[in-house]
Amino acid sequence: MTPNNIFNEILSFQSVKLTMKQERIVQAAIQLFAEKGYSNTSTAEIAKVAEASEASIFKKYGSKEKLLLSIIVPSLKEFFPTMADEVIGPISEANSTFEGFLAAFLKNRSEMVIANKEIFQVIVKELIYKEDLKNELTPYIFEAAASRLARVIDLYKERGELIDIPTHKILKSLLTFIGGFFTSHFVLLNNESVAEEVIEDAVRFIMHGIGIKTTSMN
Amino acid sequence: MTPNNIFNEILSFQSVKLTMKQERIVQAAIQLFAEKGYSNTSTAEIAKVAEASEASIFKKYGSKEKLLLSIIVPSLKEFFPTMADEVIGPISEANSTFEGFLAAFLKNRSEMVIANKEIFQVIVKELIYKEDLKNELTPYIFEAAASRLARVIDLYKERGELIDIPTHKILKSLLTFIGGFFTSHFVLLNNESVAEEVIEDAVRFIMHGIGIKTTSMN
Amino acid sequence: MTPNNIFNEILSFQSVKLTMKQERIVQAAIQLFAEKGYSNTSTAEIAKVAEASEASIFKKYGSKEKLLLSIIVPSLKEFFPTMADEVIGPISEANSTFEGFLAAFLKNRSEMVIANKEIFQVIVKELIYKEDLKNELTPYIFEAAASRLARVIDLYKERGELIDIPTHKILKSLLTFIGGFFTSHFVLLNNESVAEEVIEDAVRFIMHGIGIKTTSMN
Amino acid sequence: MTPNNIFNEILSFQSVKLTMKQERIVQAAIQLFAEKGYSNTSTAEIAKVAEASEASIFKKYGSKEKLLLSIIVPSLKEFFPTMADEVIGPISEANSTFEGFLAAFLKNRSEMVIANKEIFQVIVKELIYKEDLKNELTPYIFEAAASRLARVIDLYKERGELIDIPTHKILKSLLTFIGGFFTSHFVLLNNESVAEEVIEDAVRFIMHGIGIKTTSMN
DNA sequence: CATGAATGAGTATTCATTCAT
DNA sequence: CATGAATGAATACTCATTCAT
Repeated sequence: MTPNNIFNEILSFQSVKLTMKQERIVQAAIQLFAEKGYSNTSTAEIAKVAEASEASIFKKYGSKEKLLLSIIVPSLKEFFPTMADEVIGPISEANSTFEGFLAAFLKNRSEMVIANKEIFQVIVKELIYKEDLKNELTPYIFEAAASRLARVIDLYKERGELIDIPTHKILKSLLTFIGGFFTSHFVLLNNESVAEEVIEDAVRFIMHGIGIKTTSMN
Repeated sequence: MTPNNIFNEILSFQSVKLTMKQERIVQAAIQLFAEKGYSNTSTAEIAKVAEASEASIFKKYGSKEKLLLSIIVPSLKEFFPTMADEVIGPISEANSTFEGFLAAFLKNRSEMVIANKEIFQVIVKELIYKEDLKNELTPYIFEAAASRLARVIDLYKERGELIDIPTHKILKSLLTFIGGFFTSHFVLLNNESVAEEVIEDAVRFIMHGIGIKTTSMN
Repeated sequence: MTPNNIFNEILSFQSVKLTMKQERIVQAAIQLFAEKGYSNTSTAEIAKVAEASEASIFKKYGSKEKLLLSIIVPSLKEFFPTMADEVIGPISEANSTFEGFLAAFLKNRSEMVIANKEIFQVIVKELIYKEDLKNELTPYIFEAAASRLARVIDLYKERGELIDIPTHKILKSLLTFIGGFFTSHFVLLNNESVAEEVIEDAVRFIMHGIGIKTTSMN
Repeated sequence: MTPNNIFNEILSFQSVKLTMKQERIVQAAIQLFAEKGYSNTSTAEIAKVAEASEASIFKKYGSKEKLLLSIIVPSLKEFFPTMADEVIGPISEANSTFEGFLAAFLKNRSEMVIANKEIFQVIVKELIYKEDLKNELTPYIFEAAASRLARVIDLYKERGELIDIPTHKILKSLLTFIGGFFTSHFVLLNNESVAEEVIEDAVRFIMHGIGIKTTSMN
């Protein structure tokens, strides 16, 4: 079973309409995986919370692991592409500055994550462990998110809004900070929302850091 | 059982000299917990890798959880204080700029983490799950690290090297980025080292961000 | 968890129809507990004798202890009440003497115990240890058995068949002897039956003791 | 290893003077066995209560079972013989009636048991399970206690104080009641003492039962 | 004499999974 | 589609016992 087979098999789950019981199973699994982690959640517990039988889980998903993947994979598939369409689209509205873009981007993605916080937590918590899954998804994520962001960065670099260092360096710092931002807010602190001010602070940090600007600096 | 009881009980483990077998058990546990996570590692597996009996694990540590804590807790107790002494000490060397401080700090802490990478990974991976432990350690960590950093920030703010916004905001951005930095390098990417250049990039990002400086900016 | 909770939870086991495997598990448990005692019987052994899996035991009964209680509690709940209905009922047949009652009582109860000898042995052997269970059951037993017997004693005292000392003293001596009788016959000696003559001897002892009657005695 | 070998081996323990630690081990074992039963007491627990090492237990006693026997066997060896010497001796004082004898006997044995209540409880609780031990001890007990009692019964029968039925029947009823008496008082109820009145009641029951005497009775 | 260290063989219990209905 | 019944394999943990010091 090559990665893509699993991938496609998993994706087939969402194409079919779920029955009520199946829906409850997925919801229970998301909740429990987010709260206690995949390994610390038993199928018996999922069945109990879902008020379904354990057999129903295996009937539909085949294994506990595929149930996990059926939660993670479609979400990622949704998460990153919509990023491209909903967020990186508006860039073309030329009047927008990079600061404006960043603020809109952080706000939009934060709302997205908050709306699906438990799934986000499941993804973060499990990706740490599942070396396989990580390797499988990395190129996909990169294509869907990082490379598009790189293009945006290039665009604004041309406009003279961003410093003239290699794009991959800018991207790396950006992703490091954004990763820390989302993880600390929505996994560690489990926040329900982010204040406007918090986003402003983040944008200012990303744009100007914490040092005093001196005209003489390169 | 108050936090401090557990804390002290755990710390008592390291005060006594470990036998060879006990040492092997701890090493095996660190390795396996780092690799596969606590929940996915069985005591049978630890015993096998350590070439000891499971009974020996429980004789010494009482439970799998206490074995985990006996790895995590003393390391944290060591990690943050030495940070104060070894890193924040040199600050007083007045000629040092904040940039210099940052670079030295990141370099020193990176070396420290690399030297104990597996333990670092165990800590990061498990802290996500253990709400209790997180709550227990947070104030401790804060006192040992965050509050001292805040003082350093204040110092350099007075010297006019840092922007004049509330210290806690500076601290928050700083910790968000540093957290992302360590996690991505040593947990996600499992790096064995950090190039000088990478640290320089990180310092520049922290100090000046990615935007073009304009004299007119606040 | 109040006594009645456990009580009722346990009783719920028998209300549901048992599957064949479950029936075999209970039978195996009764046999082994009676023979070697609860503590000296492992769930592995029960499973083996029952030709079922250990998992099946826990699926149905949750714990070894609840399996024990599911054997003990319903039996007691059955044992004492039927005593009232089947044995103490016939008392009303006015022509019956107390000696007749005693003989019938001992015979009936002996048959009952013989028919459930293993369960009786389990109960006696475990009640010695389980302080909790003992305290829980004592009032129940008292109400179902002792207090009814007391009423019978009162009745025959009124009829002039029994000596005129406080009923509780009569009852105590009676229960001491009857307890010794059942325990020695069915637990210590593990008898399969009691001869008619043995019951006659017991009745005579209870009624007249071993001393020579003298008219002058009080 | 025939019964007598074990027997003698066990008895050899008491001939040698015990060290302080060994004494503590025996005391801890008696206490724990009496409280929770042999099977539910671990050697680790005994060692802890005795403030000794587990190894010390095995050094002296070889096995947990032999530790148990070293408690039970010497006590029995002491219990029954002293019964002969201290209690059945006074019989020869001719003026004593059987009632007097019984009262003195019950009082003396009760005091004896109370003074060694925990050991008595251990013996009763374990004899139920240990078929082997039971069979080993039965003839011994019979010789030391039952047969002597039979002689006393014969004596008083000749004096016309006891009813003229086969001695073994008298003995059986007597032992059934006395067994019930000691077990209920000192194992089930865990009494610390027996009131004078309680013994009087028991004696009266044994001698005259609970029926009204009629001159016409045989 | 006493013990700390070590362990093989259990112990109760849990788990993900299968299958007949 | 849904589930109750059943389980082999594992799981964390305990036990009585041995041995070198």
